[in-house]
Amino acid sequence: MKQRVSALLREKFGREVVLEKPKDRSFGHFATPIAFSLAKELKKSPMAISDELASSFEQSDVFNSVESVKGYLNFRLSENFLNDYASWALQNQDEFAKQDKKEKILLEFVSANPTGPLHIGHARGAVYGDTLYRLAKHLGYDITAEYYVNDAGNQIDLLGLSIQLDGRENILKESVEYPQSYYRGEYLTKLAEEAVSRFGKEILSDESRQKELALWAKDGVMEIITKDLADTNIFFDNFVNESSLYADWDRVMVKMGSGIYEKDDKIWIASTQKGDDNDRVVVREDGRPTYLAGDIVYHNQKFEQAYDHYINIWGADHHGYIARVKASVEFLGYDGNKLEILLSQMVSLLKDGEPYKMSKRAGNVILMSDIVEEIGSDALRFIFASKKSDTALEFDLAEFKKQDSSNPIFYIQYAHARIKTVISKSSLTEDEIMSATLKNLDENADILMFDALLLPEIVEDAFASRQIQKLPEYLKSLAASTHKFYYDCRIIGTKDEAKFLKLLTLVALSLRVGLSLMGIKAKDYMSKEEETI
RNA sequence: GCGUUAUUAGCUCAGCUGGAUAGAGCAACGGCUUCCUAAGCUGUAGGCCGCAGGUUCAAAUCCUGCAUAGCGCACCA
Repeated sequence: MKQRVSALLREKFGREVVLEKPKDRSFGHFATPIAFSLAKELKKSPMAISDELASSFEQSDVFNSVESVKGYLNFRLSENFLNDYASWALQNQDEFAKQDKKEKILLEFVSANPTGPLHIGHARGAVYGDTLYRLAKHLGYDITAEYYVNDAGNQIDLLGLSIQLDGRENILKESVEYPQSYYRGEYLTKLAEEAVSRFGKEILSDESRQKELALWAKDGVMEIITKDLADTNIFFDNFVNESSLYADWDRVMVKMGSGIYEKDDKIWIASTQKGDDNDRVVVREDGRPTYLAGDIVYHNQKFEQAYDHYINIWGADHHGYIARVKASVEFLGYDGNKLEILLSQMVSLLKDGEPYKMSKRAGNVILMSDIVEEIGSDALRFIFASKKSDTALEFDLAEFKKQDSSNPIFYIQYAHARIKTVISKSSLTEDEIMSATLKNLDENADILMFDALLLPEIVEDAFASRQIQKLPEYLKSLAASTHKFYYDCRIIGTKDEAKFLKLLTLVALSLRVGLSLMGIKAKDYMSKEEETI
């Protein structure tokens, strides 16, 4: 819709035109301040120019009116145009707002170590990534969701050790002395129990079998992680194991060419040449690769698959890591600009105004699964999608447990359910509703229809800018328009019943598609929860 | 010290490709139900958009400096 108007103006003026939605809806559907920018070159006042421009628009099937107000050009779309567009949207149903972008994108996110369940910080990156994924799919991109499993390195050894310690304490009932760093949490006991029944008790006490234990256990941990994700409607196309990559190391090192050198018996990457603060070690004196080595091979593998674009979502505490990975990609001979790294910031949780207590049971972290259990997957997704991902966020769980308008996810679901209910109460058939024409609407209805038709540009904008919060913001305002309309306007039994129901069907469509892009299923009915006394 | 992200209503946050009177929810104080879910609608109050400069016809938005805060600055992942 906006594209259409934008294109018309571009054709008319021979330049890109800034098009905005006026805050005050009485000004029209779209507006442009173009007269201000033309004022200088034409040496005329903005008002004179906009007056002139306004009168230069002839009768068209897109615009109902073009008005000049204080230098702004305000456009009101024609009823025909809006009605046709709405009918088209309704015919498309869930295909509404889809596009046909062709680019091939590899999106890597979560990639949490396979050493324990996901915590709340992971959840934010997970929601961010999955929402981008859904938006991209809808826009027609060929996008692949990938999880990088760090199943090599110290943390795997630590996993083996941690299971042994936990098992010796909780199963063998020994008194155990814990070292400085180890993992803790309920899941370890379960893994230890399984390990005992599979390998026998000895596995808990034999230090030489730590690695064996860990390599077996990480699959169990990955099951926990994929379940945490699936409970939030997040799924991956690929899992890439770090351990599988090292076979390729020699070849990749050669490919790095002059980007790699040896010094003090270690192998380094000359990342300083590409703007990093320091050169980095990739292989230690004893021959063990560093974490970066794995990432170099991993990114080489990514780029050898020839995607058009690569997106990584990392925790913000990794931002210092960006320069060296980009340097690696360039040493490998690829365009570093194709690699885009998005950051997701910390989350602090409150519950009834108090800092959320981390559970000892979970090992002093806040588990994603605990939060999902408390407020549900929909609310969790909504919160994280609502805030810019690269800024810190603090939120109170209590707000998302309420069943009223203060809970945005509830508010939106209720709008959708209200529409479904009123449609089901009507005696009109679907054909009767759909054959109505969306014209001669009053102001409320006109605003509602226009809002509902904005979905495509919101979806496109949210993905292009990587600002997924635009979608929930939009859905909130669409829900608000819906509730207002519902309150102001009696529907069933009026002469406009079919027209209004068609309009509401359109709104429900935008709400449903919008929610689905957030991984949330729209509800057709809200059941009132029993008050607990 | 360097890098990075921020600073908007009492609180949590939108708005930032510069444009018309700075928004939402919560919290405070009001109003609206013989009628489709009041789980809703609605009014009032609350703002030197961190501070100081600059660019511009126009700055919360762009640039510079300062202040404050978070994060990072590993041969840990």
